[in-house]
Amino acid sequence: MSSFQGQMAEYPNISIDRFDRENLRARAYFLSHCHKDHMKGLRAPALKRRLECSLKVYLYCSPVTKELLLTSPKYRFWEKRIISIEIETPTQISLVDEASGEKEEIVVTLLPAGHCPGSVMFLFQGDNGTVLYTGDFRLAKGEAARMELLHCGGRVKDIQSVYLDTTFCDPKFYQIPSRVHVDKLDMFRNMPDILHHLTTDRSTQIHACRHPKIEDFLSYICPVNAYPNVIPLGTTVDKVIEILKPLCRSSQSTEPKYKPLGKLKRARTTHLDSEEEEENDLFDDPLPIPLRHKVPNQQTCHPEVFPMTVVSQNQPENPRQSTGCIKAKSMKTSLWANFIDCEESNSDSEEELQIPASCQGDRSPPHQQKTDTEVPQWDVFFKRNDDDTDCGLENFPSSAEAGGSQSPKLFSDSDGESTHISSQNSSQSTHISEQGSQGWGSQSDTVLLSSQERNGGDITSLNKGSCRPRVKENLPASQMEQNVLCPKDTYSEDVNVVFSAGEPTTVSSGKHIPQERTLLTLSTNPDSQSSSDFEIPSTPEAELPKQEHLQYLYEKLATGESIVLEKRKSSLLDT
DNA sequence: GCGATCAGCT
DNA sequence: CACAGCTGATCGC
Repeated sequence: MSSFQGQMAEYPNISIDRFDRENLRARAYFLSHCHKDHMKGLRAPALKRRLECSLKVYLYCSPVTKELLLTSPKYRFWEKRIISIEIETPTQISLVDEASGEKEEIVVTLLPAGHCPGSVMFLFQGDNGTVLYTGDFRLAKGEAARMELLHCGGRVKDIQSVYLDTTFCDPKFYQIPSRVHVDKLDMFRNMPDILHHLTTDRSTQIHACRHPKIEDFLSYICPVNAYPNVIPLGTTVDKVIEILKPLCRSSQSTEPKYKPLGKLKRARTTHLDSEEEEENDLFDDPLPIPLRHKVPNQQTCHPEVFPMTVVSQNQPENPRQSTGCIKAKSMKTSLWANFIDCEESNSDSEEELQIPASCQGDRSPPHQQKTDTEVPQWDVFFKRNDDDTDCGLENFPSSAEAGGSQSPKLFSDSDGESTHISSQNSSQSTHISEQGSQGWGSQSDTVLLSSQERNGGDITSLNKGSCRPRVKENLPASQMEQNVLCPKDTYSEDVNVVFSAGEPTTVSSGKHIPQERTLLTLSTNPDSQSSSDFEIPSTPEAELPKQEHLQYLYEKLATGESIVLEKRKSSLLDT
């Protein structure tokens, strides 16, 4: 049970995951995920009245959370007052005090939390510094390192405070609780893409379980302050803070602690000239992290909300046109969804378990098929259905958004209108990487283009440009430029980040991946089948799987046989 | 009657 | 052991 009272010291004008008491005065509300203990007061008459009186008060959440919330009739009154924000899309929000007219600007970025469908962490950036509210999160070691928007200039952003889910911060809780089993798919009736991912076939999953050391995350972020949101029974706030303290900056060094992202394995080799190749090989140098801001495709148009998008200076400046038209997407990322990436798992060999695309299909350039032939491809084992012309994006069996992670019943009304998330294939320890967990990945090897953009876009420049955002216009203060987006980015000349207020981009409310978008494989990733984007140090006792062993596993998977492993290998796979 | 809270339970 | 949520009892408005 979260002990978080809803407000953060740095930004007391907003309330997160609490909607009662003091929070009734908030200028904006944020919901990290659709669990009851994070929705306290959300349907209370007091808040309902507040909404009726304060027309500028909105609730911000992920598109999936919005959809889930509105599934319950008891929350329908929120319908016109919820603004869904795309994952990993920095969005400016004006917090207006309706009485005085006073305005405060913040930029919020939703980061996938891997806890349940739609769950996110909130990264707030504004005049009072950068703070991260984690909600309930279940991220694997190394996943924070993959979150581009947690970084800037090749380093972790300078984060003032982390409001942290500390459920498992005590070693004695390393044993993961058993999953709540669920029974209905009804909750996802409006989210066919997610429904599509649900399966009752447990054999599609692979687990590689190990204890989370939810601390890994904090020590990576290394904030100035860390506030525990969850105080486990039998302990106290002080004790948890004591546990967290050594992971915070003050006790480690007076200097800000920065960690490089690690090396990005060469991911883009084709369609790029040598110069661009170099540009994209970002993590071989201590250069800025590519910030491929996702472009919202379903922003609710609202004058107080500005999704920030990235355009290249090489492109004609047309923010509106750019908004929603270009969406970086990682085919490789999507590949992760072929497996349940166990958060608790963290098998250091997990990267080797990434499976080649099952459906690179007709749209993929031929060279993609040639990549790393030493490792068997799914195509070898799975015969394509002639009717199945969809890309694998639509067919991956699981994601956290799809209930691959924790999926308890969300609403249960005594009036019989209950709706439940079902995730019958949910596995206790399963977890999706951040891209997979939200279903629509980032870290692009693949760019999704709208039909509108397909014809004219300079794709390579976009890709390149996306690495180095800077505020172009409409930023309320210079501070925003320096602190909010990329405080220490010295490579900020190439790209503009613009606010694209105005026209809504494409669809609304959770019908993601519009039909008119076309997958365009920008390049290949030669290492994608045997290695990761980032080199994460292996645990000393960990052993890299051999090619023959991988092939054996793939074959077993392809034939639907269960995988029984020797104890020695159980760190790799644990069904 | 409704909501909030708590205990007990799954 | 905790998580997340249900039911039922109790209390206050």
